Amino acid sequence: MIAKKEEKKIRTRFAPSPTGHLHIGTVRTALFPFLFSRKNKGTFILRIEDTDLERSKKEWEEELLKGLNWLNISWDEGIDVNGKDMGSHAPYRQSERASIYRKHLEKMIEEGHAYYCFCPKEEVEAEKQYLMSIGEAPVYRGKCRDLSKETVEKYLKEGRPSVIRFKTPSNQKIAFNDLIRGKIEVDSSTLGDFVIAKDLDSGLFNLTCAVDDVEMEITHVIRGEDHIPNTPKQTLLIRAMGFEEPEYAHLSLILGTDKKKLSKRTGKTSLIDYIDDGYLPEAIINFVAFLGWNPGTEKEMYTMEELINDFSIEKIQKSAAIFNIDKLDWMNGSYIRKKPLYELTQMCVPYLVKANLIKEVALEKYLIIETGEEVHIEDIEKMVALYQERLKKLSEIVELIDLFFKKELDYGKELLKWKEMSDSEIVDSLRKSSEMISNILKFDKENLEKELMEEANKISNRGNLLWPLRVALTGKKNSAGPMEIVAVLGKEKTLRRIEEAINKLK
RNA sequence: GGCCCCAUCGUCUAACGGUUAGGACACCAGAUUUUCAAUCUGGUAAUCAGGGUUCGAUUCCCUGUGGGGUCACCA
Repeated sequence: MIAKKEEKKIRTRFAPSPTGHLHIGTVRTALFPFLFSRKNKGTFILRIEDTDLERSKKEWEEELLKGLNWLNISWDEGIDVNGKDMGSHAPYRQSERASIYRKHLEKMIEEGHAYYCFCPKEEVEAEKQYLMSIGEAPVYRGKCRDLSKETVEKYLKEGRPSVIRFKTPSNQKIAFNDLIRGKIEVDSSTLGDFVIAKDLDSGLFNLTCAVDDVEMEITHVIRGEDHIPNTPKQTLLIRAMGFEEPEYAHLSLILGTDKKKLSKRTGKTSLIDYIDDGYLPEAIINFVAFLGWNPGTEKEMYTMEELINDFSIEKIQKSAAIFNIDKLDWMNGSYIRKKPLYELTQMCVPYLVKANLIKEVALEKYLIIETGEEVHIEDIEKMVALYQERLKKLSEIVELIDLFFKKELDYGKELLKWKEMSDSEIVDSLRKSSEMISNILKFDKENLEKELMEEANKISNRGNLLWPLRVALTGKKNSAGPMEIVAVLGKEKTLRRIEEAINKLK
């Protein structure tokens, strides 16, 4: 079945409308045709569907382009990242293609495939309501279908409000073979004469989409399941225009935890929110790809390259998938753990800057805002290193390492207490740590660990020494180990923090 | 309501018509540990229901149920 199309070079497209933030579900709708075209050495086209001038905005288009770029989803024809046309079918914004749609519209009217309709909106709406109430398909039944040419011209001249409808053939089975779902068939009478344009210069979605798919020589339309009802309409249009329709594949939707279309109520929906939270593009791509697709093996950590390599449409799932943020978090953490430390640090710095802990003063040099000290990127790297393996999202770095940027730690003295220790025991414990640390000459992590553990092992309960020290240095219930912190903090600050902790207990 | 789509652990999913129904996340327990992670080991947990077809159905067919999509002068 695919064999006959194989000689033809594969051309797929992603056709978003810039009417809001780049939705995470849209990311998937972009990813699958992308993978498919790359896998088959075809062409991937980005077409901006902005025929709705009211809702389409330049800023959404920009966000879209940036988002795809961030994800590493590239395209061969369309609007480049700077908003310029690229490829041979320019322009790629539907708002700039009116003349092309007009050409097809005029031809269809001429050939009797489409006609002007002067029915008032309210009347059409009322009829729909009525049909629905008696349990029939709510369609426009073609009242203006057979208006004479003269009448149409007269009405047009009078300036009567009008739209252009498609003359849907009646009682015809329209079938297409969905690459994911198999044969899908509907009766044309459930379609009615749908509107395809507001006027000759304002084509509507079903028309513009059908025209562009043939004009751009798309071989495979891979899009969301919500377009299944549109496919027979577009098939009809394409045939009426005298072309052959492409192959279709409809992806299932991504659902929220409430099993409804993923919406803001049940979770973050925009890619931008995930970026801000500190998810890595690799993780998002890997996760989203596995929402409705799998290689059939047990491998599930996939780079983009590997995805392209192993991708196949047959392995796409028919049923909708629930967006499970826990798994994304796990996957993201796993990618973070694998990141080279230097790169990870570079990615964390913006979060620290945004949280007002540090500011950049020179290349790779930062000022700690509270203390006025200067830190180099390498110092920050040491801090990040302590927390690399417990980071799930980059944004978490702030609350994890803020202790290194604070003048004074803010915590209650109860936190210093390990198990049943009394205040005086804690003070003794801290004094012992302080004394030991001030006597250590070789101030590196390994030696610090060694000396501290030697000391800790002398007492029956190691926690009596380790816990108060760790809290004195971090002010936190959970953190990295005490000596790791000491190594990064330095002797002077360490001793000062221990002193501050002792003062709390007096 | 009409039309269309879908149905395996809580979630993502694997299983030429023959498997003790497999894996991953989450969860629970254990090991490790000053804490939290990470890591390792083990565990709980699923074929929507009813009919067929078949020697044998998670798998094929029908019906029901449930969920979803769509019915715009939006895309």
